[in-house]
Amino acid sequence: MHHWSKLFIPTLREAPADAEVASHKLLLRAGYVRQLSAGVYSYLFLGQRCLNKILAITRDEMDRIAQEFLLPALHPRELWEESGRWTGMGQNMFRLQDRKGAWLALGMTHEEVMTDIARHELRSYKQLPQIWYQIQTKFRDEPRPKSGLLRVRQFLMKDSYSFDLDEAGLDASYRKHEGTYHAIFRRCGLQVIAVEADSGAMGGSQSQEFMVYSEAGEDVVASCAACGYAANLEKATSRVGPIDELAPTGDGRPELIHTPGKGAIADVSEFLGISPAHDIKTVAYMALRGQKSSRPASTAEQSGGAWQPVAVFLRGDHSVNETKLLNLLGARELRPMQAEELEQFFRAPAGFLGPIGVEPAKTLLAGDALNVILDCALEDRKNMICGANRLDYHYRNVTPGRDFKGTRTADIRNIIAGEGCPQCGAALKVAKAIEIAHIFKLGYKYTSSMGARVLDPNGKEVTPIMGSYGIGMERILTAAIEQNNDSNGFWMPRSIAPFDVVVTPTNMADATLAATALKVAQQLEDAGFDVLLDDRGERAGVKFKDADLVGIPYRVNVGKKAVEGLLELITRSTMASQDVEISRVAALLAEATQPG
RNA sequence: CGGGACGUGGCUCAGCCUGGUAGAGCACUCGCUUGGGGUGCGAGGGGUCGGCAGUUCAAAUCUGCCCGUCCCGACCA
Repeated sequence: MHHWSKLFIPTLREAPADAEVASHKLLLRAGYVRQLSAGVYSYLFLGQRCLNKILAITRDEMDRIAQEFLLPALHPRELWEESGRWTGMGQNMFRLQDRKGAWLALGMTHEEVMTDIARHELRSYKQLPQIWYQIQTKFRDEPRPKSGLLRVRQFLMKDSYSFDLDEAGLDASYRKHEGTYHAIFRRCGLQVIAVEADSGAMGGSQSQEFMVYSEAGEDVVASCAACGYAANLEKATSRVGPIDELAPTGDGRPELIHTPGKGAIADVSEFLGISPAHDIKTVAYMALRGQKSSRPASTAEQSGGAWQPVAVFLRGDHSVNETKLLNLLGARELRPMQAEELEQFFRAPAGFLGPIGVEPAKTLLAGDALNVILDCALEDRKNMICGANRLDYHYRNVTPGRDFKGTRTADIRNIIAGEGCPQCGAALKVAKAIEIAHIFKLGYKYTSSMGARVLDPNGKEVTPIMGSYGIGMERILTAAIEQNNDSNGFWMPRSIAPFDVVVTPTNMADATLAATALKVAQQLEDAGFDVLLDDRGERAGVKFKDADLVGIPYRVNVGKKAVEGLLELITRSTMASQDVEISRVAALLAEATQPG
């Protein structure tokens, strides 16, 4: 049993002005955390207690499929050079030098270290499969830490790594993690959806993210209620409905029309009385060749002429999905074309760009020619409007395929809510979400580049195949608060709450009440609950406000009615209150906290 | 990194425009009071006004540079 009067629980009446999202404000107000600097937080008593419960659940589930390790946070540069990520991770990696001048990195993920162990120790297929995990601090020099604990520069990750002999083995390890992750999040009381994801800087083939819907989230998820399809917007595809095409004019061939000052899609559509879906949007980029990563281009590369011109044409009401585009191009980075570049490749100003007359490159990023990418939603369309590459002019009667061609046609647009599910055609929903975990089928990227080899049953040397799997521990906490809060505070699921119940005597000056409260708290503790006794000499109102704030799911008031042997049991999520006999409170609480 | 905002006791903020040496509420300490939704009264402690430089007789206030934090964009658990 913990006595509030002896604890350090610095609750705040007002949230610091820096805090914007609910979980950030409430974590500060409830005394869970304090900020040290941008994206770096200290966990105080309640925060650490809560995190410990999350860690315990995670360990309990992970131990069923994997073995716990603890790897260093300090990594030698050479290790990261072997995988190519010393430069590949760029600015996001914290680097430092030791007294001899040797470079070290603070670990932002542990594929390299795990693979180093694997290559030194694994010799035979008989040792496979292996799944190794750890719960450890990761360091990432984020360009923009934000939203309290949602995006930070130092955080706890449960990361695991699987080594298998073949793809079937990797499938099994991947599926084990999928199941275990669902179990962890269920036990943490989170509503989680698994979605198809882009692999990003990790590399590899298949990957899934585990998302919690929240307006505070930084990701966008497309999902289908009918068939269960769900994907990150970066990856989501859709079926677009048919469009009523415009009637051709004249001989049906492209025809110049004067559109003075009408550069923006909205202006053109209004001017011509058409829908933006009849217009062709032009988006012009310069793309930097190379593997996609979090690395911003260095000045040398920017001036070194490695940038290639890319023109994207898509429906006027669609937007470019830059992740899809980068993956298609095999490029690392995109930036918008500048006015001089537009002039060079289109001989026209922004607002009046179009596909007619441009000479597309034969193959992607092969030479200096313009790479023309057509979005697949332009296929089978006709009589569209597009910029004429001439100030104040557009074309009408434009039919893709007939009037212009691209280097490549591909899906490079963001889907829009309401479009058809790619699997079943039902209307897709689009909503923001917090990514709390990500699992990857890495393939051979690290085992191959770092030289891990085992002998297979035929005595032949083979490269083991790898998967990696991460959970952001603080994000479980943050997501739980985002899912369960009101203006007075928040309530954690019992499994991860710092305490199950707070016992609140309304007046400590009343010796009978104080004694009763102590007795009740002891009773609850004996029944197996994590009990916080609010024995502070504060007024009842103060204690109630604090109790509502700090995330404890149940409260037992010991007040006036205690002389009649009655207590109040308050459920924080609903604020429902019921009178309970002292002797029955433990049993009732046990009933209330039954899972399911 | 690009764009925007802010930086004044622990917290929320006023004062800055129009320079004259710092103020409120909450919190904290003490006393009394009160005792079921942040009690009331009184007395107190606590601030090199983010830093440096400049202008000026005089700078929280004006100017420049720097640092820090937050928000919007490009990245990730």
